[in-house]
Amino acid sequence: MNFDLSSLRQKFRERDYKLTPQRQIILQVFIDNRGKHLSAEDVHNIVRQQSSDIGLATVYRTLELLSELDVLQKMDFGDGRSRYELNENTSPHHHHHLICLTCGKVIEFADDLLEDLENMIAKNSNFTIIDHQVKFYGYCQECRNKSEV
Amino acid sequence: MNFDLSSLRQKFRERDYKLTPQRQIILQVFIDNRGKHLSAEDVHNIVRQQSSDIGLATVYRTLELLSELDVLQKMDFGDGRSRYELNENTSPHHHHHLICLTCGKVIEFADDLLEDLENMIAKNSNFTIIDHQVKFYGYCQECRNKSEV
DNA sequence: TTCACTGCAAATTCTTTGCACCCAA
DNA sequence: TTGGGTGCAAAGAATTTGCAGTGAA
Repeated sequence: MNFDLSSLRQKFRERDYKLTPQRQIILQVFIDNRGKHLSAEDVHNIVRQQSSDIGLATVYRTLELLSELDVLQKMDFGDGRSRYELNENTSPHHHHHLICLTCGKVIEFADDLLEDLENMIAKNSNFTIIDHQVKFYGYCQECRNKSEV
Repeated sequence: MNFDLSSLRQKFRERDYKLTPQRQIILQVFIDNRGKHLSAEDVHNIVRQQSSDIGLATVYRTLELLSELDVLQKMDFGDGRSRYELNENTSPHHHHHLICLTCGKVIEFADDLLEDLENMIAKNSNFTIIDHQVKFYGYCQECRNKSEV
């Protein structure tokens, strides 16, 4: 579960990227905030609170870079901004839409039955699954309580 | 699978909304384009091609309204714009993040085993699941072939 | 010296809002 | 006549980009 800084350095080196102080600081923010889903602005604010200051544009550029390197996972919760999280390379997958990372094509997928059948899905659709995203929308207890007033 | 126009009318009436010509036209666009994931701009363009013209702002307002009424489902494929699709009220659900529609809070959820256990998830987390979204990221055959060059 | 990187400000892109006008109930 | 709807243009918000300056190899 730890970040192998040296292997990360290598990843950078391979692509002629540099592990600059700004990038390290931003990476550290994610290490210090596991489980949170930070937006670019969140990261920017956290960095500022820690004395250091990094341009917002640099934050955006770094988040994109780290996502490309699979260090971060970009996600969207429908609140109008992208959020990022350390990619801990966790667990299984699910289904629904097959979205091609290269051309953006969205392939509809029948539906349900599966779970571990992900592999079968992949085969049938000739789609190499790299990552998945599952989201539930609903109401948390807190909000339900409030609305009972 | 058909849209019960009259029940829709009722839905509108109940909330003192009006099923205006513009709204009907936009709804028709989705009926004519099942399975596609249209952005506001897509809808706007399609409408224009059909002679009629509707202000882009009205398109946005209508998409929001129809989503509220569960006629459309708003989705995000990470391409920087919201996309919409007829909500055919399909099937089961899955899991991962519990996102509160009211406060936006994101509740982490353990992981995997389930599928039909969604109900249990709901119970354990005290979260009322209204909707879910599942996405796979990967590469389609076409793109894999191209990259083999 | 070079080339990736940075910060800042301007520019883009998607979406929302303010406001005057319109129309069906 | 009233209140929801609409269009247009302006405003907002998130993100990207242009560009000059910086620093490590």
